[in-house]
Amino acid sequence: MRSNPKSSHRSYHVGNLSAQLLITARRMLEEVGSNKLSMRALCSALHVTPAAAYHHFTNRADLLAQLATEGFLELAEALSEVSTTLAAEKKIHTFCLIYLDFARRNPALYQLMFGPELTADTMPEQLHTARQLAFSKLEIMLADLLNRPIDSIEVRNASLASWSYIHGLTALLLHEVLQRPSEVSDQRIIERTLAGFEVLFKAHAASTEPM
Amino acid sequence: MRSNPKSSHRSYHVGNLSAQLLITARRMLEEVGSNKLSMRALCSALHVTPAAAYHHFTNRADLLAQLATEGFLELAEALSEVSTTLAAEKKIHTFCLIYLDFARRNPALYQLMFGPELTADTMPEQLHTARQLAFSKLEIMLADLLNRPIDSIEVRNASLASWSYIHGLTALLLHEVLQRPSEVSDQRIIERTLAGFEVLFKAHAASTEPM
DNA sequence: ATTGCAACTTAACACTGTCAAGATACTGTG
DNA sequence: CACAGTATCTTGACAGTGTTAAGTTGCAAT
Repeated sequence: MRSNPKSSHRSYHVGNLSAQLLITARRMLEEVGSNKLSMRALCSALHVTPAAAYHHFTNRADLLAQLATEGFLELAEALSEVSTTLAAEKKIHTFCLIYLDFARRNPALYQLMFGPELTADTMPEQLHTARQLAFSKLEIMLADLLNRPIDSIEVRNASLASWSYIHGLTALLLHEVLQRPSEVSDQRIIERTLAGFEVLFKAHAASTEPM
Repeated sequence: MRSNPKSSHRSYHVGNLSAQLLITARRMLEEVGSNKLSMRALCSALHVTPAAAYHHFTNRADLLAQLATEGFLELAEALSEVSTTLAAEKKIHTFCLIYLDFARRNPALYQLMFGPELTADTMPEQLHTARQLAFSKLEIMLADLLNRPIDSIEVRNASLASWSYIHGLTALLLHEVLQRPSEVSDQRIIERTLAGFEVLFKAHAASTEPM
């Protein structure tokens, strides 16, 4: 009544604002980085008032947590495709490749998923279980590879070791700490690091068993 | 002349403001996290106007970069103590332990050092070389351990693999993604993950050499 | 002693997240 | 179909942020 109600189509009651916010946030996230993702800019991109978002998300942290949850679910789904196909030998390799590829396609989202913006105390149930789901894909793959029960200590140790490695490599690559000489493909980087481990453990075995 | 010049001791010309800012920022960083470290709160803690900081640091990113540089230098120094002492067998183990211990004592600083707040394009020379220095400690240790030249491909691969692993493990631990059952010491976690790798590569060797 | 310059302050701009209160329009009930 | 209820969005504001231009202050050296 007071001001012209934006004339055209649907001013009030967007309807699926919650979903639209997540979609747009996801896009903006990769454009500006998780640090600088702004509620106001996000709402203004959807031609909506800043306060509108707070009817669908309790606060900014909540929105980010839901984005991260999406991320873990997608990552878990992508990793699911390893266990079915493929020979045992190449399983670790392709698992890492899929993992790294996901991070390459969603760098800001990945950094959000493991970044300090998600405080451990504010972590909702959904996010925790989604993350656990992604981790379980690794455990399943290794249980199959090692031919051991999934809750065995060997699988548990190997899972933690593998996750540490692939997450570390991913983080270092995304953060550009290793200068990629010319154009080394991710596949070759994974090959080389895995070969690096092999060399290390040969040396280790040689030192523990004094010839 | 206009307003009472804060009466007491030294209002203008603090003198070592630059150093004091870094010290206080370092403390506040661990208190509130790198995301929420505020220039204004920092200056106000030193009873100084917000704009005062901008005579010593071009902006917030610059301050954070200098903090991160400090971090890498201290990390490098801590890691230096591995190569001199100790038997070859335990070198990797203690290296990882020292690395992880540094991150435990400076969690927010560590997350800053590898976090998305340090954009690759804004990275000053100092920070880059300090990081490289820390990385070189790992290369030195591995060159010694493998008995190979430091610029050999084996050392390079093993270094990248090791750094990926220890950084990944550290990040996962700091982010509390692995639920520490009761009280497992960092030492045991490192033991277990290293054992996990060993199991993996035994399995890998068994699969590549068809018996 | 005066000048020059570095350190610091004042004041402002353009942002940000968040909330209380009001306006709007869809939805289910009579 | 009308009317009430409620979820949805807006208005307007508060407190806080990084950052800068212009002004003050006081040390240091000529």
